Amino acid sequence: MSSRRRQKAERPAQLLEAAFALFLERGFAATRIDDIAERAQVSKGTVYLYYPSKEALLTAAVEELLLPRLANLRQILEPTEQPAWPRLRQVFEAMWTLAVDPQGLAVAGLPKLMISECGNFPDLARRFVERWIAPMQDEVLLGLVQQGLASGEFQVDDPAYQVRVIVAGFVFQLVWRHSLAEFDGRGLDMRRYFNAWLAQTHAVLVGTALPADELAAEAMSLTGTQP
Amino acid sequence: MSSRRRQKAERPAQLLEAAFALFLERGFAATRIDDIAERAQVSKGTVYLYYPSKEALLTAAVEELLLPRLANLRQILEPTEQPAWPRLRQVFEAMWTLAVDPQGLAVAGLPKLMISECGNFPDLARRFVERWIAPMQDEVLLGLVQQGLASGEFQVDDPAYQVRVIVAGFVFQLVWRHSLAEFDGRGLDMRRYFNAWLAQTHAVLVGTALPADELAAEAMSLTGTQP
DNA sequence: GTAAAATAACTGACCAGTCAGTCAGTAAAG
DNA sequence: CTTTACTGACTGACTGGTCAGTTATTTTAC
Repeated sequence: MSSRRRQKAERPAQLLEAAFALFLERGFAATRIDDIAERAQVSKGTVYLYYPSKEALLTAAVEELLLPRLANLRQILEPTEQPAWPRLRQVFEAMWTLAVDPQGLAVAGLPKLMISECGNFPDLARRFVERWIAPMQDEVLLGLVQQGLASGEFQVDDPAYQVRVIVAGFVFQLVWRHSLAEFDGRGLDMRRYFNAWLAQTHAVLVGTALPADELAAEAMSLTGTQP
Repeated sequence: MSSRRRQKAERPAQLLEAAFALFLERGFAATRIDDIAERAQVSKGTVYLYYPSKEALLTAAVEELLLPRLANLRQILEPTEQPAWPRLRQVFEAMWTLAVDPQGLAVAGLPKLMISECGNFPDLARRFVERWIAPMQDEVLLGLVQQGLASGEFQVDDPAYQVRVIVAGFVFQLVWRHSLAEFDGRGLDMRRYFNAWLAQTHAVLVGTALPADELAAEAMSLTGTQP
């Protein structure tokens, strides 16, 4: 395939990636089309050959670039019959992988973007919550927790809201990393955070401390600048 | 005092409240000075009699309107020698009160605002993290947890990061309520959330389930619109 | 007491800069 | 030579910030 054609085929993804990164960093209103063009190494006019408006870039970035990746995760979670905790543990690992995957930067940044922009793009926000957040909590995680309750493996009041708190601990780390983390001189060791989150989940569901051999070992550290 | 003078004395607070509410809802860049003026029931020119620029409104809203309220909380946390869990429990109640206080709407919205705008106002973000988030975690909560560890009341690995996860569960609820909650048809019962959060904290620190009589009773419900 | 003058608070038309979106033109590929 | 992909100067709507002018209140003069 000619280099001209290959470029054309890759343009939409390039543009969406540039747009997403800038929207995430500066917000939609504060991002100029010229900035997006520059980041994608094209001129402003080219942007409009592929997307009819600035808003279309945002919508497309969320719907086309990101949602398919999340669909991946959902698929991982589908099958099997096993004890609930190992199963849940496996779901957590998949979430974790998605969160730290360098390719998955976009997915990891999505909650921050939606939180920032939901006031100005309510339709997009609604789809995000209804199609991803709510099902992830209610169908996937709550489903597994209830399975564990039924088998007597877990013991907990108000599982629906426990799941919300658990998810909050995960999602907030994503949001933090894409917003205020860089201003925190203390740095952030993501693996330690993940282990702490896992320990809390285990403690509240199972009622005992997480066995030490279940802690993940590799350290993955982001160190902030010292003031 | 004449009505003219009284108005003048109240203007700054009116303007900051209007500005904060709109910045929170739409973001800084998408908020027009005219919108702020309209919300505060004055003309555009009047805004500039009190604050020299749009950015000054943001800075003032954060520093003058909000930080003093947070200072209150810190003060509550100061004294006494008691067992660690009741003490911690008391801190949690104070945080909760601040979060649901109708007067405290601004405080509760602050994390959402800072998360959204930190990319464009790094100095403000740094002050927010260094003066509020970090001390709240490291000095207040972590201090109490370590006190509990020393007395043998608590038992936990990596207390520094456990505290981070605990705080995440709290702060995320604030952020959620000021952003995506309205798009979640499932609604949000804040008291149930708070209780679940408390239960998780107790489970991970003490290693046993939270006694039922420690759950707070009053239901405080926010119901989202059904699609 | 009241009218005139002075002052304080506020207004909104205006200006200058910015940026989303357009389109006539360029150049490489075939 | 034609088509395809791209360019970047241009336009017009919008908005942050200004300031000459208006209105309400207070003070002064008598």
